[in-house]
Parts: sequence; structure tokens; C-alpha cells
Amino acid sequence: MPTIKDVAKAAGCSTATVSRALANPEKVTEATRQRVARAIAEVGYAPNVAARNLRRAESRTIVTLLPDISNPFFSEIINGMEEVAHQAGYQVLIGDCERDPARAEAYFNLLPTNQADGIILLTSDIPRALVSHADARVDSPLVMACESFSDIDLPTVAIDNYQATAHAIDYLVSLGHERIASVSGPADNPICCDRTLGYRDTLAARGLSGSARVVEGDFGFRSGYQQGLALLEDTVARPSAIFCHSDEMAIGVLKAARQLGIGVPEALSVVGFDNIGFSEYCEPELTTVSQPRHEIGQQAMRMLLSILAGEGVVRRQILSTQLIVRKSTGRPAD
Amino acid sequence: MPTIKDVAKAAGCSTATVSRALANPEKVTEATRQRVARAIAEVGYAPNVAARNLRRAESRTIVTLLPDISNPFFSEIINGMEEVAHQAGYQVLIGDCERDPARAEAYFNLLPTNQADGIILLTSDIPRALVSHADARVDSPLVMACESFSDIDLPTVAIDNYQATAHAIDYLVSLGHERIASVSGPADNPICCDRTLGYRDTLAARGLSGSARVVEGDFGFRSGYQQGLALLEDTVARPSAIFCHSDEMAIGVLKAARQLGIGVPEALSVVGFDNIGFSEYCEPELTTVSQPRHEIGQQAMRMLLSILAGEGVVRRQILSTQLIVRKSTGRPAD
DNA sequence: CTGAAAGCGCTTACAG
DNA sequence: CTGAAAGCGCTTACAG
Repeated sequence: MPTIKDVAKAAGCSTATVSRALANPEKVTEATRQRVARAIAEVGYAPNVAARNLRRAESRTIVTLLPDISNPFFSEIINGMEEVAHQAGYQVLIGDCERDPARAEAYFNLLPTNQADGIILLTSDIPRALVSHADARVDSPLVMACESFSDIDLPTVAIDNYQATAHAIDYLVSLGHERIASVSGPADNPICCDRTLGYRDTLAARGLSGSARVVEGDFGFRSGYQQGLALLEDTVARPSAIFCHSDEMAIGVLKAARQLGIGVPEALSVVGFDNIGFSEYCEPELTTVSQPRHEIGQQAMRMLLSILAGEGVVRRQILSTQLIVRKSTGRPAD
Repeated sequence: MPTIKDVAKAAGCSTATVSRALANPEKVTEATRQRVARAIAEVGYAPNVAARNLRRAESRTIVTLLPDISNPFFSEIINGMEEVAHQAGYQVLIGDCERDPARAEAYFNLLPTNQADGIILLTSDIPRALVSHADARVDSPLVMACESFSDIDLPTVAIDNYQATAHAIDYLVSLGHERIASVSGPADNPICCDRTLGYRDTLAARGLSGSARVVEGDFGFRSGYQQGLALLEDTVARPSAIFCHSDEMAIGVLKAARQLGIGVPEALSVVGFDNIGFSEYCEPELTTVSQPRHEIGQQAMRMLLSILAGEGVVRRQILSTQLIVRKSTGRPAD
């Protein structure tokens, strides 16, 4: 591969000038710039990025940590992040943690070794030691998206899980439901805590505290199916509506209902969360809470790049959600 | 950050020795190795990877190019690739091309700039100029997985799309179906060509050529839904079975059938391709062709690492598929 | 505006 | 087995 030296020779100037023509064109005369451009094309030069990174002590790489790459919820967020990153000359490395602390640690280790400039966390399911001292340093290149830690205050872009849930539950109550169950994600997950609180508070405000019922899933199809079965087989206190912390779990509940011969929405209303592509193609089409995923990704990346640029950042951004009413909800069968 | 010099000072040896203790422990006495290890812990040293990469002229990064990150079909393949890569000290960068030639080119450009050591292609939808000269060079660090080019012969790990399709069609014929339509992926995609050939040949072998009918989709839900509608609204020659090149399209067909009041599998059989997670949770559960996705990812990565190591490689690996019969297929309603 | 030169943090052939 | 030294390909303060 030709190096910057070859270009310098071909252009009849020093390597310093070639470097400047590339990085700071305004520091070089127009004529020089053009000679360098021609020389680059002539020798077929492409800068060696490892050398540049070493010299500049940066990698232009952002890593995003997520709990499970196969969850389609994340893909649109990633697209948003990539859009902003590429435009700024950064690339994004996707780190699938799979609930394995060692994996998360390995990705965090890219920071001190200069392989990554910053990290966007789409999961809080990592060893807290990795982030525990980050909130003290204002300039830690760390941003949380969607998730949060209960006790560590990182720059965050997210939705208001409490409000979004309250809104969905209010909608079910307004339809006439009085027995509304909830299939939560992992109970120790802060966003699930917020949602469960929103759920409970709303029921309480409507005088329905007594019927609150929360079971725990893991966001996946299967757990929704299993918890749905458990909830619906309880014939004495069977809920007339089930609110789920993910679309996958809601679709699992739909399957459970079908299996038990319980019609949706006639005999059971189901609400999901996230509005994944699938939610429009299941039977019946799913009523769900939509998050602005693309925008979440964009804003999280913008926030991180601002931190890297040493600019002041708004440490907390709350984006709005939308309840998308489709066919899986209706009035209860009194 | 402490550098290798700091470690050398703390260990009372040269940087060369520290480097050796790290990279080739067998070239160093046990005592030295231990002194270095202690020194590393003491000063909190982590190697600067940009410097190492520059010196070694490698990046230990493999990029995988795919057409659409939101398609869950790819996630399990990626997991397989990461498993093998991490074990060998490589990381994998996921490149979402989104049918944008410029994106693909940008990712290919990581090769000459030393930011990536090799590429695994999960899509053939990229400018052919990027790969056209690769097949001549035996050691091009390029591997194809699942897909292929019609005229460029790259090292490949894939399934036998012709056979897998023939098997699925045979199954439908054996059930008694005589009007079997097919919803293909993009018609210019080589794997779709193979599948369509397998479809046509099998129908011909069974004396059913006359009823062959292929419509084109793009692998996504929506196109399956639309083509399903078109196929099923044709009341004079309505198919009794539809074979689809992806599960998403099959699920779209399911929705079209539901909308038209056509019962599956009583009045229509539907077969998908890929066995994505969703295929077990749609209504009815989908009969589909399963690919060994994890293994495809593993083998593709192994193949690429062999090429990078300068080892001889089997240039073509065909893994076996499996027809998973669930609830969306049955005998036709004569 | 341009160039000579130092240096980023490693690795490795060479010599001992 | 170990060290001194060169060099990977850039960038940038310094001088002119």
C-alpha cells in the first residue's frame, strides 16, 4: 500500500503538507491542495487509520452495548446511532452482552486501550463496577439509552416509562377493564420498576388497587407465553386485560389465549410495548406503546459526541411515546 | 494511561521483554514473566491496540456486511461468527448496507486502510466492482455466507437452496397440492434463483409445471402481505399452497389469508423459510425451512480466519437444512 | 504557507 | 534469555 510518503514524493512536497491538505485544507494553498489531490489519485493512497488513531489518540469508534442482538427492538435504535455517527466520521461497534458479565467487561476494556472513544449503553445488565465511578466524572464518554441505573446518574436519553404505562393503563380502564394484569420484564430492571409503579399508581388512582397483579417475564416470546398461560388458567381471578413490557411477551400472551380458546379482544385485551415490526402482523394486530427508536438512537449518539467534543450537554432527554391502538384491545365482555 | 515503558521500568527490564512476556511468554524465563505480570498489575497497564495494530499491520477486526440489521434472520448467524472471532482474539464489526452502494463501499474501504482484516458477506447486493477481482486472488480475505454471486466464485458457506426448496415442494405435493405458488425474494438474487429453479424443477418432475406461479417480494412482511393478497384474490386460479422465500413474507401471506377469510391450513397451506423466532408464535405456527444459522456463522468465520492465517481452505461448504412441519400446512380441501 | 523533525506506543530482527 | 534500536504511518509544534 502507498503511504503518505509516496504521495508527498508524487506531489513534490513534504508529508506534513499532504497531511495538512487532508485534515486542514484551509492551511494550504489551493494549488498545493490540488497537486496533493492529484498525487493521491495517482498513487492510489488511502490513509492508514491505525497510524492516525495512534497519533491522535482516538479511535473514532463508538461501541453500543445491548443485551441481545436478536431482539428487533434495538435495530432501529442502532440505525439512528449509525446515521449520526457516520456523518461525524465515527463507526459503531455493536456489543452483544448476552447477560455475560465477561463480555460487557471486554467491551468496556476497549476504552482504555484506545479501541473505542465512547460507549452507549442499551442495557443496565452489566457489572456495576464498570460504571460505578463514571457519574462523578462529568466527561465520562458514557451515555445510557432507554435504560438507566437506579443509583448511578449517567447522561441519558429515554422515554418516560411511568407516564407511558400510566397512559396505557388509563386507556384500558377507560375501556371498562377492572382486572388488569401486567407481565413485567425482569423485576430488578429499573425501567420495569418505573412501569410497574406507573401501573400500580394508575390502578390505585382509579380505585382498582385490589386487582393489581404483576408477573415477571424476560421480554422474550416464551416467557410471555408461559406467564400468559399461568394468568389465564386462573379461572377464579382471570384478568380481562394484560399489559406487557414488550411486544414479544404480548405476542406470547396472544398465543396462550388462542390455545385456551380465549378470544382477543372479545374476552381479553392485550397491550404490548415497543411497536416492533411484528406487532402489525400478529393475530390480532397488537395495541402497543411506541417508542421513537430512531430518534432515541440519534439523540444518544449526539449526546455522546458532544461529550467527546468537550461541549456541555443536557444530561437527560426524555422523548415522547405514543399509544398505538390496533385490534388486540376492546371493551371487556362484562 | 501507563505505557509499556512504565511497565518496563517497574519490572526492571526493557520494553522488548515486556512485549515478549505478553505476546510470546515462552521466549522469556518464568521469573521474568512473573515480574512483568506483577508490574502490569501494579501500574495498571493495558496495551494500546492502535499502536500494536500499526506495528503488526493488522486490526484484528472482521466486518460482516448484511442487507438489513433489523432482519432477525441474521442475528443468530452473527452470534456464531462472534463466538469464533472472540475466541481467536478478533472482534466483529457489523456493517448494515441498507441497499446503499456507498455504505458497502465505505465498509470495503476499511480493508486497505488497515481497519479491518477481512469481510464476511451476508449479502450479494453490493457493487460488484468491490469483489470482481477477488476470486482471482486465492488469499482475498473475503467469505460469503448464505448468499453467492452468479459469476464470482468466492469461498462460501451456505445451504443447498435448490434441494431445500425441492424438499419443501415435494412435501406439499405429497400432501396432495396441485396449485402451489411461490413468493420469491428479489428475482435477481442468486439464492432466489436457485430456489425458484428447485421449485420449478420439482413441479415439473411431478407433472405440475402448468400450475407454476412465481411472484416477487423483498423478504419483508409487507411484500408477503401484498403478494399474498394478489395471489389469493385471483379466484379462478387461486393456489392451495404458497411457498415463501422468507418467514416474514410467509407471515404476511398469513395475514392476507386471514383478511380474506381463507383458513390456514384448511383452505391454504403456507411454508416459510429461515425459522425465525417469530415463526413459532404466529397464527397458525409456521411450517418452515430451517437453516443452521449459528453453524453458518461459525463456519464462515473459521473459513475467513483460515484464509488470514494463510492456511488452505475448503472453498465451499454446504450445510444441511431441515423442514420443520408445524401448523400452517395440511392436505388441500379438494 | 511549508518543511524538518520529533514522537504516538508498540514489535521484532539483530546482536550478544 | 535479554536489550538497544529501528521503524510501522501518521500529525503537529516549531521555525522560517
